[in-house]
Amino acid sequence: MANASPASSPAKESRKREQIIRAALSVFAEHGLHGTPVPPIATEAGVGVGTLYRYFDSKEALINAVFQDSKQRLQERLLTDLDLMQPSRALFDILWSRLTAFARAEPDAFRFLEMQDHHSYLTEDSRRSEQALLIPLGMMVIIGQRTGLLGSHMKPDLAIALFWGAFVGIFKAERLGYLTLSDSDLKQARDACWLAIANHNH
Amino acid sequence: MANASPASSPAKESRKREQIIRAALSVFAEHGLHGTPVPPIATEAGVGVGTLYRYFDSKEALINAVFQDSKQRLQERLLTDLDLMQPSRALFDILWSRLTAFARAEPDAFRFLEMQDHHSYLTEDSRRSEQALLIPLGMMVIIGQRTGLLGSHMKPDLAIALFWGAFVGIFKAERLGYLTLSDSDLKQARDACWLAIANHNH
DNA sequence: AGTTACGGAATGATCATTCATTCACTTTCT
DNA sequence: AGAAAGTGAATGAATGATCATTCCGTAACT
Repeated sequence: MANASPASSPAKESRKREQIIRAALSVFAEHGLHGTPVPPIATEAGVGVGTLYRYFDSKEALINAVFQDSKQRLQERLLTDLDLMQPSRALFDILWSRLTAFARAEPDAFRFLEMQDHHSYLTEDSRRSEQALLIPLGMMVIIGQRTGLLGSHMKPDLAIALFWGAFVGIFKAERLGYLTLSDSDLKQARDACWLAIANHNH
Repeated sequence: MANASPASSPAKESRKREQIIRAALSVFAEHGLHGTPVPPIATEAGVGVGTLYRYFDSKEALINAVFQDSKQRLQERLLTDLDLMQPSRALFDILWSRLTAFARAEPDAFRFLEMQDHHSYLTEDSRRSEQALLIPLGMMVIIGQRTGLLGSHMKPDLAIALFWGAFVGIFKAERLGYLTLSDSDLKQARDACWLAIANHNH
C-alpha cells in the first residue's frame, strides 16, 4: 500500500537499499526466484523481514529492482566509452572482453539476468528494458553490415541470438562444472563466434 | 512410503502414467517447476490429485519422470540409425536437422530440458544422465577431430557448449517472440555453427 | 518528547501430501 | 444364472507445512 522507501538520511537509506538488493541477488542466483523465500534474503542482508518490506513493496518489486540493478551494471560496462565507429572486428573484440569481464566479476548478476523464470515476475517496464540490453550488440551487427564486414545474409536478430546463446552457453557449462574456461579457451570461443557471424566473402 | 505404481491392467496403468507425464510436461513448460502446483497438473491430466499420487511418490518424483521421458525421446531422435562413420559435415547436418525437428515437434520437451531450475529437483541419477544427453555431439566432435575435419585446437567440451548454447539461444529467442525462424534462417544458423566449430586449415 | 526506523512474532494464503470414502469390477457362493 | 462379498483404483476434502506480508512493541534518532 504505502510507497516503499524511507525518507530520512538519504545516504544511509540508499546504502541499505543496495545492501538488500545485493543480498537478494546472491540468494536468487543460487536458489532461483520461486525457490527463495523472503526471510532468508533479509537474513543474508542482515536486516529484519519487516525492514525489507520498508524498502520494497513486495517480493515482486524487489525482484524487479534486482533486475534493473543488474541490467544497469551490465549496460554500463558494455556502453561506457564505447566507440561504435571503429572497425567491426575490433568492436566485437571489445564487446566480448567486456562481456567476459562482467560474467567473471559479477557471476550472480550474469546468472540472474539469464534466468528464465523472471519473466513471470517482471513488470512491463522491466520486460521492455530486457530487450534493450542487447541493443549495443544489435548496433554492432547493423553497423558491421553497413561497412560490409559482417555478413548481410543473416538478419541481425538471428546473429545476436546465436552469439548471445553461445556466450551464455559456455559460461553455463562452466558453472555446472562441465568445463573450465581458460583464457585461451575464451579466445578460441571468441574467434569461433566471430566466424559464425562475420561475412566470409571478405 | 509404498512403492508407487498400481498393479492391475498393465496397459491401462502405463497409459495413465504417460497421460500424467504428458500433462505435467505441458504445465511445467509454461509455468516453470517451482511455479506450478500439483493440482493443476492433475486437472490437465484429467485425473484427481490423489490418483496422481498413486502413480508418483512426490512432485519431485514426477519431475524426474518427466525429465527422463523427455530426455529419452530426444536421445532416440538423435541416435536412431545414426551412422557415426560418415563425414563430419554430413553428420553435423544430420544432427542439426534432428535437433531442429525435435525442437519443432516437441517444444515443451525441448523447453523443459533447457530449464535451469530442474537441477535442484533432479536425482543424482537424472543429473548424471543429463550430461549423457550430449554425448553424440561429443562423439561427433572427437571423430571429426580424428579425421581432421574439425579443428583440434578447441576442446570438445567447449565446442559442444558453444554449439548447444547457440542452438538453444535461437529457439529461445523465437519462443520469446524476438524472432521467427524461417527454414532459410535455420540453414544460415546451421552453417554459422559449423563455421564456428570446424577446422579452418582445410 | 516526538518522530522515524527496526525487527520478528503473528496472520492469512497457498501448496504438497494424505486418507477416509466411493465406485467399478471380479470372484465366490447358492 | 443371480446375488453377495471382496478388491483395489480413483477421488477430493482435510491436514500440516511453508511462504509472503503485516503489525505492533522497541530502539534510534532529532
